[in-house]
Amino acid sequence: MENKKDTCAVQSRLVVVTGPTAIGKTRVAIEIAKAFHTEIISCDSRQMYREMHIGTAVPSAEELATVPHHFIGNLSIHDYYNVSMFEQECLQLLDNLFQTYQTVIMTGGSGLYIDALCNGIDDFPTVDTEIRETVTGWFETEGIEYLRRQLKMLDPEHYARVDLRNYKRIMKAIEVCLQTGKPYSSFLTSQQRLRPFEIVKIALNRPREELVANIHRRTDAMMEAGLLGEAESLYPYRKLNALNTVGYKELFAYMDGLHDLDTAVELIRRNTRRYAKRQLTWFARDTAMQWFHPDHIDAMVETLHS
RNA sequence: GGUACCAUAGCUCAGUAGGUAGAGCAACGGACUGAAAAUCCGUGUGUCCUUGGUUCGAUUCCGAGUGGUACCA
Repeated sequence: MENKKDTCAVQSRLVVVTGPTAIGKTRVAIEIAKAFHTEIISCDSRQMYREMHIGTAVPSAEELATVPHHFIGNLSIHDYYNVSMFEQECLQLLDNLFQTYQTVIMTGGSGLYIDALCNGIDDFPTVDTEIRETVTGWFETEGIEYLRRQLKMLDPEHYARVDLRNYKRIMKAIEVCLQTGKPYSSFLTSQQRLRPFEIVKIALNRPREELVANIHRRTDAMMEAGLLGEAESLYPYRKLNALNTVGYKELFAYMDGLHDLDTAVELIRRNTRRYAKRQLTWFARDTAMQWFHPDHIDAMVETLHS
């Protein structure tokens, strides 16, 4: 298999279509996939959960019928999942798809997932649930200062570099130290993995005003489509990580009586806007991105043909 | 129509005993190595309604205008 690829004149190619939420990735990806008669891999960390439809804006049944999609609704909110698992499963899937297609499309807005697939992510053992719960317990009962002291002892090198106000980063490092008995920083190589296929990255964007209008329109559409009902049915599981998601957490707060429904919707809009900004910041850093207006699909296809 | 009050950041407002102004929210910018739609950090963006006057100097004091709110007709 490897040899065949090496001698093959036309190399396999992955086309990544990304951009901020509500920019129109789904439509663009489908059009490009149709142009190349191929399939789509989703790299959206929330569309993977089959219990979450409306709030994650998964492609419609018609859209899914048009082009085969992967990694949509493939997980339950009760499953543990992480970027590394995505990287491995995705590489395996690509290996299969490239036997049929020269070009495969990947679309979604989870920047870390995209980077993990394109550049690789350092390998360290998965942390046992008990250790994760222990460290979480430390944070909840002892506070962040205690976590800092632990990290300083376990991995002074990482302590010097990590954002000491970001408890998640500190907890992750401590967990790995405890799991392996080695400093977290000893697993970090900063080395980019080479992939046996070409990668083309397309990022979608449009004037901020239009993006914001899209976000507001889509939020209203989600509410009309029954987002509140979906959130109500998931309320018992609101503590799960999968449900720490824009569109759901604000409605859970409404159900808890923290604010009224109009406020909840306004917060969904605001938090979606902020999420879109964080995505744009992430993608802007990637110099390999080729930026397009989502309406210029012909230009994208042309670029991919040349 | 009359009287009173108000006019300062995108919004709600504070303030300057006269020396060109600051809070909350919104907004904007950034970081990111297995929970990432997560998590964390940074930043006031302003004809102080307009226009005369007093003054070395007016967003601030006085007059007029415009707009708004309330009450009286």
